[in-house]
Amino acid sequence: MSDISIALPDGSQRQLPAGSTAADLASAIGKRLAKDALVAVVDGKPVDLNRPLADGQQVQIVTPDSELGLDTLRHSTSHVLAQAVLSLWPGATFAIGPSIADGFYYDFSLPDSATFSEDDLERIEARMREIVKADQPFIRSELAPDDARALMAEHPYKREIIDRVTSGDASGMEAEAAGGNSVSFYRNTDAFVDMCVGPHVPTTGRLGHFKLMKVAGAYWRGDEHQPMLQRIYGTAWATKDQLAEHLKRLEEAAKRDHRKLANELDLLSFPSELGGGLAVWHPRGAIVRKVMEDYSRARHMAAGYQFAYTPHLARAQLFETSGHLSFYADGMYPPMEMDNGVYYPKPMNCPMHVLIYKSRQRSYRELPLRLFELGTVYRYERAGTLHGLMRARGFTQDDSHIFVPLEGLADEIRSLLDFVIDMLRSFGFDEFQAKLSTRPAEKSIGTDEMWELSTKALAGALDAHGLDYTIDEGGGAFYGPKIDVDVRDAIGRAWQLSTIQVDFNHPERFGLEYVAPDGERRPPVMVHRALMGSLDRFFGVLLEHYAGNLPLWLAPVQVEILPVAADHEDYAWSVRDRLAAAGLRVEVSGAGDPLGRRIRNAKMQKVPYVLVVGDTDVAAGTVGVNPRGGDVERDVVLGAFEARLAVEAVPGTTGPTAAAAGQA
RNA sequence: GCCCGAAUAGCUCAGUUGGCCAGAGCGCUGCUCUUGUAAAGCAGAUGUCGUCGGUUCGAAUCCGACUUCGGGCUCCA
Repeated sequence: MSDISIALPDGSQRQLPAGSTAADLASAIGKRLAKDALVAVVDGKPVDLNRPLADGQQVQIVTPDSELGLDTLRHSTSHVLAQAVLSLWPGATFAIGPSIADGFYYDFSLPDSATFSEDDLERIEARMREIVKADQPFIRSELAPDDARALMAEHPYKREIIDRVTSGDASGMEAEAAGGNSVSFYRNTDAFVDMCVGPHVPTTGRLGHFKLMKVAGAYWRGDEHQPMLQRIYGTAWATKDQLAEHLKRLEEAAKRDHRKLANELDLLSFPSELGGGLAVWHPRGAIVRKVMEDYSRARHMAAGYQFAYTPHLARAQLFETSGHLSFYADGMYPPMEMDNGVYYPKPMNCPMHVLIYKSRQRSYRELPLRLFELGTVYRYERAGTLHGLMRARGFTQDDSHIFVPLEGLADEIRSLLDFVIDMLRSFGFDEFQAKLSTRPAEKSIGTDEMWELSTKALAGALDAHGLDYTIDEGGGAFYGPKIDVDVRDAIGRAWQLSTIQVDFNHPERFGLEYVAPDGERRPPVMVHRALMGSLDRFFGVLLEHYAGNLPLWLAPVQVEILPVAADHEDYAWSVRDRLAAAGLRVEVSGAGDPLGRRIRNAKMQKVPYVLVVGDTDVAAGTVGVNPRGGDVERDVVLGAFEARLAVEAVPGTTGPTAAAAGQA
């Protein structure tokens, strides 16, 4: 038998007997690699380890420490889940079970419309452990489509996938389940075979560091008109430690949950008497919001915006003209029938700003006209979608509409993008990811020229800024292209916050125009933009980003002063008055409770600076400084402390107490 | 809207198979205590057991509807 030559990733060649498999290759390279190997990548394609190799192939052995390795491990674990469920629920059928971020899921349909409950997870997981212990092989086979259909006679969802795949219109997730003129299967036992393109780990014994997380309903093919399947989510990792770390990360994230923090820090609440998705802001939350609003207004003023105020209601006619009623009536609160017409709560501010533009004739000399409003809107979000401040029914946008001649668009967008990023930086975000969404394929309004020009203006601004961005081809709104900006928070999660949207629709629908230098009347382009987006949601993101340890300028209480004993209260108050006069938010906590208790309370409230004042301080005009996340300093001269705070409390900055706030 | 689950004191949560006046810790109120960096002591008050209806001799507990919340799906101008 002649040898074959295999190229390895490091560029070296290795000779193996003909008929050798990827597993053989791994063994030839090393014992350790053979033990860790899960799958192989042959000439760029992931395959099973027992696949025979051919002369001249480029082969990489994949272990669990790579993304592909981990993915395979998760995907294989989903097959184990399927086997467990199908054996525990005779008559159950299964749909798809891909790997996802951190884990996997599998969708099932149980006989007699039965559903899973949380309690079932334990039984299923126990059965999965048995399957892992049995060390079943994953054996690949390929069948002609008709044979495949026969094999999956009892499983309508699988047959539907076969039909779609073999008819050639497969896409995304379904393409992974099979391919081409044959359909591949993986058999674990005589009783369990799943249709799957693979590859898989060699045996179930390679799995084991997994945990079933939750049950959920999920529509077949993600379509709400299709039947609802029963989904089970799990997480899976290469090692026990990785699994433990992941579970710990989830716990840490739960500690940062803005709903929990908002309650603990007495910032706001969602009283059920008020109705779903509607918040009341308590004094501590309201002061933070006021600081955010004041800062936003100051920045807008400096950037050449003009303020506007508009009402919460408008006649149906306005939303008919704007197009909101025909496109988004489902998401609007229902109409109020009055004797002089029908009124709706506003879902957006734009039509109102358009009316301001339209209130008189406009000249090119006053463009760009930038109208800004902290505008409160109401949208009837479906009941199951509400999620604290992140998804509410009433919220306030830092909303602006800019009216600009088409030829001025590029400059305007460029400076606007700078403004957006700078504003986000001020709140402590420094990692951004942008997305440029272009003209939708189906229906859209505006001429080719307008689309091209404005898309170019957006792309040009992104390039000029050097901002990293992806292109979402056809992802724009029907009325124009847009840029969305995501930020990454302290624990690596992405949040979409800002949006810049070009709009040809409103100017057209409302017949907007301006008088150009040549005396012609032309339509302006309208730009919608929000920086924080929803102020409420932004507040929630900030809380989670800082784990409640807001930077000094935003903290509801910036300094809390604790007199050691009753004798020191007068001094404590004099310190308070001095700091308050300097514009700081300061509270005194009297000596009724022991000092240790008061320190603990202040720390739990995440106050940036706790000051302890006693005999020596009264005598010397000093304070004891206990900063959030730092070490205690005694005998700090009050003036020196005040000077430090004057620097740290500047709006739009983060100081040592916020930097220390990274940990939950 | 759909699937799974939850709702008991201001907060966090116990409450056995339906059975006396429904509990704990924290918080709150009062009194006592009062000197240096993460929980002082004693006493006390507090509940239409989410709402409405049903089953039952009897319901926090079982059933139904509704409201709100959590986890998903769908949706997000």
